[in-house]
Amino acid sequence: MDSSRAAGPTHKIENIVATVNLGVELDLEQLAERLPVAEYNPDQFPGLILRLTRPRISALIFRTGKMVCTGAKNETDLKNAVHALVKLLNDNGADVPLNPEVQVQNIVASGSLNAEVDLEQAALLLDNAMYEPEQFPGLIYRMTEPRVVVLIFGSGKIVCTGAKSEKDVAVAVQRLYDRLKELGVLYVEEGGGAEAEEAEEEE
Amino acid sequence: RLRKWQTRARVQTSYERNFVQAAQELERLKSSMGVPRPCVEQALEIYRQALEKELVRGRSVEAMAAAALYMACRMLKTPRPLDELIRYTKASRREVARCYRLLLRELNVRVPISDPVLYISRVAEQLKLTGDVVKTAIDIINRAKKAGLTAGKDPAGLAAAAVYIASLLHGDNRTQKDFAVAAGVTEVTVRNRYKELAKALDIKIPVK
DNA sequence: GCTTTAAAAAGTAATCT
DNA sequence: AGATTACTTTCTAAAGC
Repeated sequence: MDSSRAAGPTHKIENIVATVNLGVELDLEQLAERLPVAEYNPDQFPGLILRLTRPRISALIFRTGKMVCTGAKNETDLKNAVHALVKLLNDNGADVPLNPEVQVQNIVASGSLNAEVDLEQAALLLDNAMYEPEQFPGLIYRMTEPRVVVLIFGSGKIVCTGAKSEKDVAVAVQRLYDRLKELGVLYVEEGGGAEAEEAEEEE
Repeated sequence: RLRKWQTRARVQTSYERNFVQAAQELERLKSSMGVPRPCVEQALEIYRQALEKELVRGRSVEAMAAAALYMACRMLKTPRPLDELIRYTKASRREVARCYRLLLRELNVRVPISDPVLYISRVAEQLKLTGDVVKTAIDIINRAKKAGLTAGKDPAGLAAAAVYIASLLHGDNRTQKDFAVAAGVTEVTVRNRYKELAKALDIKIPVK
């Protein structure tokens, strides 16, 4: 019963985009021939597309030896996928180092503020906010520190994107929650009708 | 001294040429889609500011003019849905929307948040509905806002559903499709909003 | 600016049964 | 009337047009 009020925000990492520098030039034509599952249409896109299953991670592989991995939900899956990709490339005529440099470029997370949001009020009170329900149901909020973009929906569900680390996501979500709470635009169902959520007493 | 004159002449010429082009495009949009004259004048003012802040660089005159008109109509409380506007422009929805966001961010303008009430009169006018129906529809929208049912929803869809319910309550009813077409949304959207509003606001529709 | 990849949110839309 | 699929918004890197 004590934990019933002010549940606070929650979030989950949904997608990690990372770049990998394999350090050697690659023969994409040869790779495409040996890997029938690969997609390679240089007229359409200069990268070769490889899709791994379990976990479902996709890779864009370029002539220069640089690679983009998308779809991972955690760093472990990402690292394993990179190792699997390196082995796959080496088994098909390439000669790339076993432990290439991996850089996380973007993290997408979904989450919930566990409170409904008055988007119209939030749009008026927040700076760098755009709310255009004719075009998209979510309010687009550009946070400067950390530098992320959060999509906020009336239900309290959110999407945070642009983060470079999991910590950025956690900080951004908590900061957003605190800011919306102080603006009085968060609402919880009970307590005698739509009433602004009561501030949590900090000791 | 000669180079200075040439530069000045060139700048003025390009600015004026672009502005005249935009004015012609806005005039064309006005006559083809029946936009009120004040909206066109407001759009011209917005376009002039965009030109001064060099926001038109690399963008088509058509897309920026359409975005300026969309913004002007909303500022003067006579909104036109973006999807209706782009049917009269050769610019893509994507580019007009991008120009609009650029104008929103770069110009110090306050564009009122899209209000379903503003779409009610448009729908009512097209369907020649009575003032009582409009009054009831506005009341429905206001109650929906208080109940927190409007967040994220297309104002045109909300207006169509409110007017549909209002006309049902006032007897003379028409099909959901009539309201959908008048508001520029699908019947499915009108139906979804109608069900949601009727249930949440506990509105009893007389069966006849 | 575009092309391609992944992912979520909630709304709207097109198509099929 | 549903159900399904698909598109809207946000982000990010890659190489080339």
